[in-house]
Amino acid sequence: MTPREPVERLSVDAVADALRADILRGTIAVGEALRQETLAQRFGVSHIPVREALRQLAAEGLVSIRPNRGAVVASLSPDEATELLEIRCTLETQLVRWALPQADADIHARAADSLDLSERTADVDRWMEHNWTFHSTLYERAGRPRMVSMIRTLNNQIDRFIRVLLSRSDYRYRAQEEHHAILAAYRLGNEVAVCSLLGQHLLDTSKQLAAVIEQGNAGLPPGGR
Amino acid sequence: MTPREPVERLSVDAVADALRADILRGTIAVGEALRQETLAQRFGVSHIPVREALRQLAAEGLVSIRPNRGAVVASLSPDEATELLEIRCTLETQLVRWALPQADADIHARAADSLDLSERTADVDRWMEHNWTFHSTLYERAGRPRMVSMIRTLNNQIDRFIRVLLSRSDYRYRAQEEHHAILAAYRLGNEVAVCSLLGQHLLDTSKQLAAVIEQGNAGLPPGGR
DNA sequence: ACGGTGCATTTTGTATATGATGTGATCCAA
DNA sequence: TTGGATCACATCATATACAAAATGCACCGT
Repeated sequence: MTPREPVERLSVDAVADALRADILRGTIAVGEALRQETLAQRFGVSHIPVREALRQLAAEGLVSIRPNRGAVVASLSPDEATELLEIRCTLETQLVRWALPQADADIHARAADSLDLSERTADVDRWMEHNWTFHSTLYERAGRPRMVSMIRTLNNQIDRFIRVLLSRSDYRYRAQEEHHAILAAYRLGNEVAVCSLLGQHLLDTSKQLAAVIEQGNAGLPPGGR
Repeated sequence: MTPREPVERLSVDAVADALRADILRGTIAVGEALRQETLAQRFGVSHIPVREALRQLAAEGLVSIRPNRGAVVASLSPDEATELLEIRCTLETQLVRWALPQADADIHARAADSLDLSERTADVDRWMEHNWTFHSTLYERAGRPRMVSMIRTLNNQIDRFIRVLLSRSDYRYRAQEEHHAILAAYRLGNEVAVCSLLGQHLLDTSKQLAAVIEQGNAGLPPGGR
C-alpha cells in the first residue's frame, strides 16, 4: 500500500496559507485589492474557498473586508501599530516572568543561536524568522501555548511594516544591540532587567514603526482601512 | 419614497451575530453539531454565508471546525480556560494601570452603578452584562480600543462556562465581594492594590472555572475539541 | 464646469450538482 | 455472539452557473 498522500488539506486552508504568506512578506502591497475572481484563478479554485479564506484572514487582521466593496490588504494606523506592540509588550514581559525561572542552558543556547543567526544573515525573511525564534525561545518554558500563538497573530499584523523598517533605518542594528542586552540579563536570571529591557526594546520598535507608517501614509488619502 | 430598510447588513454577519449570541447564552450546547443545512434553513439563507459565518466564529474561538466533519460549538479544556483568564488578567491589570490616573468621578460613578445593577438583578444574562460593564469601565480611560476588544473576545470564549459557575456555586457572591474591594481601591487610586485584587479576582475565577469544566467533562469522552 | 444617468465591474447570494469523507447499520465469518 | 469488513447514507467541500444589488466610472447634456 502506498503510504497515503501527505494528507490533502482543505483548499480553503491552502488558499488562506498562501495568501497569508504573500501578505506577510509584502508580495501583495498594503491596500491592494484582493479580487475574488483573480485569486480563484490563481489558486485554481472557485470563488467559494477564496471568500472563506479572505474572511479567515480578516479575522486575523491581515485583510479588511469592506462590505460590497471587496477585500484589501489591511493597513495599520500609527495608533493601531503602537497599541498592537503595547499588547505584545504586556504579554511578552509576563511570559518572560513565568519562563525565566525555568530557563536552562539549552534555552540560553538556543536563544543565543538564533540571535547569532539573525546577525549573520543578509536576507530579510531569514532575519524575521530568527527574530521570532529569539523572542519565542525566551518564553518557551512558560508553557503558555495560546498566549504564544496570540503574540504570533499580533506579530503577523505588524511584520509587514517591520520589514520596511529594516530596509529604511538603523532599526536592525539597534534591535540587535537590544537583543544582546536582553539575552545577557536573561542569562543572569535578572527578571526586572529583562522585563525592563524587553519593554524598552518593544517601545523603541513601536516608536520607529509609528514613524515609518506615518511617513508611508503621507501621500495616501486617509481611511485606507 | 419608502424610507429604506434599516440598512440591510451582509447576511454573513447577520448569521454570525445570531449564532454568536446563541452560543454565548448557551442556547446551543457545547459540543453540539452545527449543521450547515439546518442553519441555512433556520436563517433563510443558502449554505454559503453559513460556512463563512462558521469560519468567522471559529476564528473567534467559539466554534471548532473539523475538516470533513463539520463544526461544533467549541469546548474548553481546564488548561485553556486557565490560560485565557491569565491572558485576560495580564491585559486587564495593565489597562487599569494606564486608566487609573485618568479615572474621574464619572468613571467611579458608572463603575459603582454597574456593580449595583449587577447586584440587584436575578437574571443571569443581565448579570453578565453588568459584570462586563463594570470591568470595562475600569479601564475605559486607558483609551486602548483594540486591547479592550481583545479582552472582549477572550471573554466570549469563557462566558458560557462562567454562566454555569453562576448557577452552580457561590461564585456570584464572591465575585461581588471582590468587585467591591476592587472598586474601593480603585476609588482611592491605589494602583498596587487594584491590580493585586483584580489579579486575585481573576485567579479565583480561573480556579473555579477549571473545576467546573473538569467536572462538566467528567462523563464525556476526551477530545471534544 | 457640473450634476445626473446609465453601464460595467464586482461583490454577494442562490440554486444545484458532484465528489469526498465520515458514520452507522448491516452482514458475514469465526 | 463477537469482531470485523462492507455498504448505504448523511453531510461536507467545492464547482458551476446565474441573478441581484452595490459601487465606481465614464458619458452626456446643460
